[in-house]
Amino acid sequence: MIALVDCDNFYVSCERAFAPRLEGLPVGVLSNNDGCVVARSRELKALGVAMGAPLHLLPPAIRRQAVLLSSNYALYGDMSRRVNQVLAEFSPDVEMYSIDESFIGFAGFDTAGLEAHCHRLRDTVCRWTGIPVGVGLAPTRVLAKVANHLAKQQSAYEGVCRLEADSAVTRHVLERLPVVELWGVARRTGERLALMGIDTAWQLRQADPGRIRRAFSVVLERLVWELRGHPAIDLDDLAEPRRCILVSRSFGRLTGEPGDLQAAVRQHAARAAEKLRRQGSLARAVQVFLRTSPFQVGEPQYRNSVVVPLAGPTTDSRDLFEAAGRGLAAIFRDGYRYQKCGVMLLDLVDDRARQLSLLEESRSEAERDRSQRLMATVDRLNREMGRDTVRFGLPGKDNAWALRCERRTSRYTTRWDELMRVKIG
DNA sequence: TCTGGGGTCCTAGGACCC
DNA sequence: TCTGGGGTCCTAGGACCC
Repeated sequence: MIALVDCDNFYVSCERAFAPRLEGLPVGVLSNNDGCVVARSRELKALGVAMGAPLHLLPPAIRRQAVLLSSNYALYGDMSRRVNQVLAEFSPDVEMYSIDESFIGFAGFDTAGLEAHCHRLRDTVCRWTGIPVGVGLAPTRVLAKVANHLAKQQSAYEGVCRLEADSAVTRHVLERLPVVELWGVARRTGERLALMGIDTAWQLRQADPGRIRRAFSVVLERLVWELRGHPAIDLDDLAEPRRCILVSRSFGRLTGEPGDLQAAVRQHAARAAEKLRRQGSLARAVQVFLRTSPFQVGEPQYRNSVVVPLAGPTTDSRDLFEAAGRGLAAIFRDGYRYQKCGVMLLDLVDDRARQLSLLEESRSEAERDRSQRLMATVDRLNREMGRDTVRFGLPGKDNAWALRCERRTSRYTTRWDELMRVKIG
């Protein structure tokens, strides 16, 4: 059996864990730039605020009533780690799927006692971290997702719902579940399934897997098997490094200044380089992209991207800056107001296992050594003394590209100074 | 004035080869 | 004038996830 543990309204729950006064109030957490609502408390959902609703389009009455906070990813990341530490007490097989969801394998456990085990798990997470979670228990990941949904929806389950592969309950549930609410089926696929007369999860389960594969893809075929109770989806091995690294941001306000674009691309390249070194990979290409705002109807629109190959696999921020800068110069056009740009590192190879061919090697041994020591020092200083302690000639704050986040709460769990500020204030 | 960010996987189709 | 067939590799873009 597999359990899916999913935190209730995770970002909101993190905020509440440190500010009990938020309990019972309509609370929302905003995306970067305070753009959209990306997490909602039960009370805010009840007010009719949709997931992803733009802040500036919310009715004034709701804006007055609700507590809307900027996102505080340092806090959420740390809380996520704590939740997973508790989960590890209940099974050696914990796969973190996203910041607020983890799958837990229970191979070898006594299946009769699993529900009680999951109730203890849920109580312990809540007691130790303050985060409420729901648990779905089933033979496959897709069914565990469905079970998790039920656990949260129907209070009778008290947060833990178990679904068997073949039972009257499972059939009853799947017959009433629109197919687009399944994990892995969204609008596009839903529309095409509807043309085949498949509207519910149960109808998809009954469909011929071969036919589904031919009409769609192996992805959807696997879903059919999972619905029938045959595991067909493996999660990525967590030890696997990322295959690409992306850093992108919207601008605080639209800008057509080449200097703004250059500074932002540099900043994103610097963050991407840190991520790259943290996971111990080297990049062989850099992609740069930019775009205007699709929401500005009537304004001229432009979007473009370019891939710049690197002379050899590298982790050196200076190489990445240089390539990103060339990429930007190639696609930048005057006369547009840009909304967003980003830098992606591609073609990553493992630092330890790399095989440098003579052709790929563009630096001498000594140069490479110096570069690695320099980058390690930069990363260490930034880690220990705070982000941006050491930068590569970047300008300061207050640019068009600086983020807006006016409503952020303190980083309680990772910044002593901010914790103190709360207590004194 | 203001509409998020970071990923993965898969497929179609082009280029190229024999 | 006729104008194959099959294979591989790569990339762009679609679809989806949280």
